[in-house]
Amino acid sequence: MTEELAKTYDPAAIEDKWYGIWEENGFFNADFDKDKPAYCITIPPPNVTGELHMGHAMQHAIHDLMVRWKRMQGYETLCLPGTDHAGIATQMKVEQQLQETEGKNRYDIGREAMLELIWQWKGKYGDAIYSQLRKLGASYDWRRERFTLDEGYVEAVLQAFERFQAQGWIYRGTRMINWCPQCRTVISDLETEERELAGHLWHIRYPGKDGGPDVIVATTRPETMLGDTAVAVHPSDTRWADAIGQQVELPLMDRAIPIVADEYADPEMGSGAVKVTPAHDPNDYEIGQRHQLKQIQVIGFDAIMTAAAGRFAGLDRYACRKAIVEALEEANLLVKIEDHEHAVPHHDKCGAVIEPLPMEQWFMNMKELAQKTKPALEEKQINYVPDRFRQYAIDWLDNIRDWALSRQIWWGHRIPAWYCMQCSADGLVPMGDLEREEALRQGSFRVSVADGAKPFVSVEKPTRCEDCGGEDWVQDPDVLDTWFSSALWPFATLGWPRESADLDYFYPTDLMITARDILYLWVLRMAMVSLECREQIPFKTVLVHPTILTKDGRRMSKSLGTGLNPLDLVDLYGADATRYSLLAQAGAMQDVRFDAEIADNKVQSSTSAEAGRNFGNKLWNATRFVLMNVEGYQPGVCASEQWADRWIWSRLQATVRDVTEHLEHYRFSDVTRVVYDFVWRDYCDWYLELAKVRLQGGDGEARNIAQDNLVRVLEHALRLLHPIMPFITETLWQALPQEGAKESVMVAQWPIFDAALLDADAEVEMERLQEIVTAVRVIRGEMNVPPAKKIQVKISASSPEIEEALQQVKPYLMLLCRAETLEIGQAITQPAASGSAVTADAEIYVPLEGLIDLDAERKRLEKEIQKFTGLLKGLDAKLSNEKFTGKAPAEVVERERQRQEEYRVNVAKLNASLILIGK
RNA sequence: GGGCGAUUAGCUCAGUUGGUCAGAGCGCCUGCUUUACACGCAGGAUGUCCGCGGUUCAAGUCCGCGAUUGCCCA
Repeated sequence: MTEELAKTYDPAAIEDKWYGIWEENGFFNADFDKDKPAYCITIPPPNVTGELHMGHAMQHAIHDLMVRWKRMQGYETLCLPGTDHAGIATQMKVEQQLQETEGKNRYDIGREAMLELIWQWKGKYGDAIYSQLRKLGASYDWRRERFTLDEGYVEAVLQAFERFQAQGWIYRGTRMINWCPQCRTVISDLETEERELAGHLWHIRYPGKDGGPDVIVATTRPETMLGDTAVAVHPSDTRWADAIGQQVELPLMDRAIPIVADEYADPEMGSGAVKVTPAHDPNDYEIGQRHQLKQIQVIGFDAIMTAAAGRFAGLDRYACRKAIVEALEEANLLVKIEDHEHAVPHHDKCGAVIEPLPMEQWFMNMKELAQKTKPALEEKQINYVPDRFRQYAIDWLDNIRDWALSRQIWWGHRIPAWYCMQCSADGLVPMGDLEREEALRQGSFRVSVADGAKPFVSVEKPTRCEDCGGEDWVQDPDVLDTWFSSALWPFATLGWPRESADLDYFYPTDLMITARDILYLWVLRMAMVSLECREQIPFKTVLVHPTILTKDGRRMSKSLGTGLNPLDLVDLYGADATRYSLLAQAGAMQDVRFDAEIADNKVQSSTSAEAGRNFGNKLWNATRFVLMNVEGYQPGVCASEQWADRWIWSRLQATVRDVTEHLEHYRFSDVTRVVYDFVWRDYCDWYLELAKVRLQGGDGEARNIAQDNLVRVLEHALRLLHPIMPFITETLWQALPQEGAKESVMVAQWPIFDAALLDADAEVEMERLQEIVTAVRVIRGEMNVPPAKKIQVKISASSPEIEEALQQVKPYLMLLCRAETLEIGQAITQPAASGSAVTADAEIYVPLEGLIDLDAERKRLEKEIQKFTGLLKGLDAKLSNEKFTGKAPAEVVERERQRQEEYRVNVAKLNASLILIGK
């Protein structure tokens, strides 16, 4: 024994020690090695918006499990860590902070100062994230850590932009976009979230002009009426046939607008007429295009009514809504108000209500890439776990839309488009009341191709303008959607666009572990972009892990007070237990309710993590027991013909086989269960107890064999457990006496299944023993015999073979039953005052003169009889059914016959016992 | 509106290809200073496998309909 183990497992005392040692030894590092197969994961880079939450913890528990397992299997295993700049989200956080501390917004302090603040934030949270991952034991190659705004990464992003633009996919155009008035930027449709809101439907009368009919329109957003430029009716709607082409008076605005015929109008809805606001509604925008209607933008980029809103200019959009309703009521033009529930798009990041607006932006046409990607999914070059998500992906590709790429924020990759200050002058529009020069210098301007801006896409700043010979250029003020850069992640982190040995060796990566909510947003885009840039899929398998909910099924969120910092769990139960608990819950479910009790945004307790900690304690103490009993023992391979040893090796092999198979299929909850059962049930409950016979009473050789098997089986178990619980397994593995040099369990070999060691005979033998021991324990329990009290046991075997087998294990039976004497024979009769039980092979009697509670024993026997009679009744019916005996496979029928016979005998024996003790 | 999940013990969840599949952990009850472990040991109780139909010799498992609930898309 190298070191005394404490009596109780204390994670805090061991977990900090090993991580540094592993890292110093370079165990996390992966480099090209022509003699080894590669295994690579580039982790989904967490956002630097804040610390990691429970969902991340589960993701990384899985990452590290896979990576440690593959490493032990002999792969050159690279797990590449990194973080994502998360443009809008991070900028929003910093802007919130700025507002709180200084009462300023980003425009108040300007682009440069703002970026400086965000870099500070990034430093703080980037570090926090990495320290969380280390605490969890993540064995990642930190030398290769990447950030999406790293120098090399930026180069990859700009090159990709230039390339896609050259392909003709990226263009600048005007379309209806989703505008977030809070973040003051466009967002893509994937970043909007429909929320059902209780609202109203306002029915408004638009008086007819020149004797034409009045039109009643209904709207959920009355404030948009200020921008109405038409009223539409269905061309086949006979009610309105004559009105088409006439005009109505737009109330409050003194404007005449036409009645147009458009199929969008639904005759079934209300009056059949709809108001048309091309500048503020996607459908109306389409109508406007079809009828060449004017677009009048009445809501500004800050959600304040514009000058075009007449007397309502300057009001907030909701204040305006209220004012409009009041004004209409006053004018007696409000026909009715209905309660109306409807879906309203919100920005998924900040929660603001989206304002749809026609705007000029950078877009990317995804059709060609989608077509290129589809076969990779259909042919399962990319494998999804669970597979159903593959079909999700294919459906989305079929309906793919253009991607709004530009963002009017500052934190991100500035778009590599340049404008000649001379030629494009008219199209570069200063923001607010900034001087033109200053606006261009700061990047506070809007680009308008419509007004004459002419973009020139290039990674490098162009030198001379081909049109005018000018040499002054200004870069596009916008930055790219964060997902554009994230889409390059798996290969940009490995060195792209430069070719490298790493790319050849590690790419495509093996596994992408991700949450459900970014399957379109991110995972598919990675696939599309990789197929274009590398002509390779980016990863072979996409694993979708469960979403973690609170114990009452709500979404986890810090702001709701339901969020959870995984380090709280680590503090309470240790990293190993936290990992164990997360993996045990990572089944095929799409959601997991995490059982933690939360108060004041902190975890108070968690039964599942506690179970992990208890399991660690069990393992710890089993090892402690073994170490206490190997005094003077020299490691070496001692063959053993002993049935108990053959049994535990057989169980171990089955466990090796099952654990490996479950890992191969990403069935993590099964992995933890199988190994838990082996350690706790097989090794601790039975094998350790059996070993005590030889350790305490055996001769020198028997003792040595027992010691050797105890140590070697445990050592295998520690290796199997290592990817789940790295810290405790390393501690215990180092403490075990072993042959030869030992480096670390994390670079030890993964156990290889050896079918030759499976031993059905030994398992049968063990089951018989377990059955008898349990039967005796039940009798002791029911009769209230104190555990310390030694008893006498008599076993009547059903055959000479069974008797012989039982004689072989007699000392073990005696120990486990805590028997003073044990008589084994074939013709043993039941003593009068005794507890009794039957098993498949034997009858068991426990004489309990003076101790026996006849009533209790009678009750127990009757219950047993009832149980077997019930089972027998079912079997009798089944076996007398000719349909069953005729159609079921012979072996099934035979098995049922055997059970029938066994139960019959049991009932007879139990009845005999019952008669003996007197009914 | 369309698509995809889920529903099994008081709670959180396993349950591969239909045939010892009615299970685990926690909780509950009984008894224990069993010289590894009370973060433990030995026993015990607990089920309309959401409902209704169907296929089958046989259904928690396969099919249909419905209910409840969650997610995605529109």
